Amino acid sequence: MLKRTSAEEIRRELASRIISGVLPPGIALDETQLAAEFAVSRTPVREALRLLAASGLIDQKPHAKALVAKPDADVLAGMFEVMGYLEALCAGLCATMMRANEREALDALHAEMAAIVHAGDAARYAEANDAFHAAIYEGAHNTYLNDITRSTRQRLQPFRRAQFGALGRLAKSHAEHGAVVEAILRGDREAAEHAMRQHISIVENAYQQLVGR
Amino acid sequence: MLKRTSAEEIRRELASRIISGVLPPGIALDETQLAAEFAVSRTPVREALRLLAASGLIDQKPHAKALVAKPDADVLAGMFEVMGYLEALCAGLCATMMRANEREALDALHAEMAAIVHAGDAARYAEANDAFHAAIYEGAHNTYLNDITRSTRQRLQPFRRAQFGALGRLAKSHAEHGAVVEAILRGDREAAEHAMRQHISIVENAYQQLVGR
DNA sequence: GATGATTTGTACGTATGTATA
DNA sequence: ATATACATACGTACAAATCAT
Repeated sequence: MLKRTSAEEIRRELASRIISGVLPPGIALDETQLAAEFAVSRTPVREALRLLAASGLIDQKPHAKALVAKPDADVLAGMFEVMGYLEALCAGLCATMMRANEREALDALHAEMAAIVHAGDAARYAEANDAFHAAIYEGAHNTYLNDITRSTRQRLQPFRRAQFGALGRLAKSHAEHGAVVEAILRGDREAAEHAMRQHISIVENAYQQLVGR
Repeated sequence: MLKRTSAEEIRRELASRIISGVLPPGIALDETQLAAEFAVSRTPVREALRLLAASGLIDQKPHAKALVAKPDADVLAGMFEVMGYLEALCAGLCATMMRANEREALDALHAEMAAIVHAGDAARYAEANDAFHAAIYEGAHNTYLNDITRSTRQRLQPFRRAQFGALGRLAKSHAEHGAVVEAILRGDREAAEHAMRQHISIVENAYQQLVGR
């Protein structure tokens, strides 16, 4: 999927800014301004915006500025719920589909994360956490499921910031991961699903508490 | 989400052609040609193609013609599998989330479909079938789940043609729907999930048999 | 393998619709 | 409420890359 077009580069950059929170939900995106910033014409910017709109990261109305997506509270809740199901499905499939080397890698990653928790390094944990979940998406061995789960996670990212900010979240998260890993290694699909579902629910609740709307 | 731009109109039209099979998987889409056909410049056509690419209906590579998506057999199998899970999830949620009037409407629709089966009208059944599944997506009361399930169904549509062609498929499909409806009306989430999962699996198998690759 | 024809990618100008004073 | 300013939607022109020959 390597696209050496400026439209694609711009799409990546804007997506990254939205996901990272540099461009917060609700903010307007000005084509002319972006064109100037990226030193290109408005054409590739427009195409990048169209892609972002299709992937749900921004909202577009005809003849109006594009806005970084800002889903209603209920839509957001629904997205978190779906994300829980999707991740649980991935974890469940891992229990039956993962190859031996994938299981070992997951176990090793989980062990590494224990050290990070002990060091209390929230930033590194967040990074490793992404890798952990990515490994589980991969382990399900279903390309499409991988795609939509990652996409959902991406779209929710702007609303999940600071999830490891609160003290104790790191250790809790790691413990929950432990239950998932153990079930997967045991080949227990139901348990893996359940453990992951619990894990994601808790993350959601952490969000609800944080933003409180 | 009403967009009165020509790009959006073109997107709709092309999506419709792809879903209906007028534009079969693997076929190339020429921007200039499409622009001439729709009597517009290439600009809105290009934007329409970008949207279709983002939604997965076409594949785009830089400097190459866009191709109507033609997933590998294993990717396709994965998509059908995911579709089964998504529909099952919707059905399960319907069992607990549907309002009384929604339950009545679903039951009524199912009854209407019995008559269509009796008449052996495959075309009308296909139409009613879409409405049936749409009602279940709606009944889950989760906007995002509704979106991704419809999107998945859409993307699979080109590979599901003639699913009601074989004699006896109509009656079988209707019977399977019956199990779903009964479980939903009873408020039995697990049973609704299971029944829908079975239903979708069978559709998938019908495909596998048909195309055989 | 080089070259010409064709197609996509980008720039820019004009028109149309939206929003704010 | 009307008008003015401004951003987007579309058309046209050119540049760059691909693929046939």
